[in-house]
Amino acid sequence: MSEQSAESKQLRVVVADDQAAVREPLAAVLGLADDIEVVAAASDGSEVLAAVAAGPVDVVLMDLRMPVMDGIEATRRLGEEFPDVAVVVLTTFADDDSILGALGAGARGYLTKNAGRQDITRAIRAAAAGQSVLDREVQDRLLATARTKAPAQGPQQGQSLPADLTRREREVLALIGQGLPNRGIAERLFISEATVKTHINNLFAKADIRDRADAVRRAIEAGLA
Amino acid sequence: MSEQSAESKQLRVVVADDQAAVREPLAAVLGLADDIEVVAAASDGSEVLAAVAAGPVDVVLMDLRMPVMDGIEATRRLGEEFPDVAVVVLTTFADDDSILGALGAGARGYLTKNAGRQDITRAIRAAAAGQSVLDREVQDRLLATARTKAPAQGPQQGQSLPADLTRREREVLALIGQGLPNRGIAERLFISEATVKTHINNLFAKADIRDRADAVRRAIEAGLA
DNA sequence: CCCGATCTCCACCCATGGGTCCAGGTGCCA
DNA sequence: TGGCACCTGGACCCATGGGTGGAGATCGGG
Repeated sequence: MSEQSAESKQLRVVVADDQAAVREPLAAVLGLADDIEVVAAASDGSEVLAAVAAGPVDVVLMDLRMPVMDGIEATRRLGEEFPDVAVVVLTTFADDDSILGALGAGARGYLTKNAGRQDITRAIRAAAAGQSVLDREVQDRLLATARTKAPAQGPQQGQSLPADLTRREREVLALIGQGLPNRGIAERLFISEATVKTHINNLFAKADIRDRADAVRRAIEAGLA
Repeated sequence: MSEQSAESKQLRVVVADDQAAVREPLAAVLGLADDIEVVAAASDGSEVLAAVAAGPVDVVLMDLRMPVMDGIEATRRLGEEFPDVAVVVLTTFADDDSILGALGAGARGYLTKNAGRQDITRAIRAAAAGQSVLDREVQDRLLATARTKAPAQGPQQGQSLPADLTRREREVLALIGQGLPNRGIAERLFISEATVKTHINNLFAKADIRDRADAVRRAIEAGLA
């Protein structure tokens, strides 16, 4: 997720769009950024897979509507065969099916075509770094979809954890929920294993958690993991 | 959304975190970016509102858990009174309530504390440009929440587990997922604890499960618990 | 009739987890 | 200037978990 030195790494990008009138100028303008190198252009999903297989690629800038193999399918296959390649979707459509389909297939970014050059380059850099960049409207749709179902769905949701848990205790619980052993938690938080155990003892007592397995369940239940 | 010229505009940023040990170095390191200027530091939500009211501000980097007024409430009020100010959340927690709460209150970005300097500065620039930047885990949670409701997903039972698990191994896994210790599992199945351990060893190997915590997660994921 | 899969159980070993008690340091607030 | 909450850490103890190797019993199918 994090990198220490400046964005010095050269990002190898594949541009995929079935319309040459979009693809060519896009590739040209991206090449202007000195940390981005457009290593291939593709006009459908299978060409993307071929290009990625041919050489090292960091990010694919992907249109969704393409003949032969569409962008969602290509994204899905990339995730299976080349999980280290990040996909940023660039399309004119921002309907729920496209958004959920693409992100569900593993896309890290989703831009609409009113995004500017800066927006696109930024999304490419973010995706390469493991972040996700969405256009505002996309974000809003995604959020709206998520919110219609999540809130107030059951009585056990909100107060599943006592309120008097400390910051540190919550962090520890979250990491337990992610399956880390005490040593791993200690390393992650830059504290000693003894301290981790102290936090665990305290939070187990406060939240009435019996053991680690119970803690994992509670963490997942509370959405911490 | 788009801007044509390079990122020449100086971004005025407010850093909000109740822990000075986090706030101070964060503000310092952000000032290193030549297009970012930290114009204020705040230790709770009301200080954020005061700082924004005092001078022109482009982006607020906001912690969630703060005394007096928390980050979500502050974000909500900023949206009402200063809709042009973008909020990027930077917190240690990535639970559903926090994510949906913050984004629902209008935050444009959501980062966890394992984000590096580049990640944070990128998110600030994106937010100022109207984009949304999320950490990968945050994006995954948001997507998972959105997907559980949107598509008609029927009973998705055991596809996440290998098919060659025996009946007994599945039973044991389910009981692990319910938080039972080996002795409890043994009693439940009327077998000895030694046998339970044997099953556990076998199923861990088959399903590539590392330890009990991992098993709990897998069991829940597979719908066994 | 033997083979293989499954279930059952044992002994042994060591790492990890969970509990207890204690104590120093910090920062905040009355 | 106290007290208090929180984070940090150490020592110690014992229970549990996880791994290895082996072994006997049952049952079904080739």
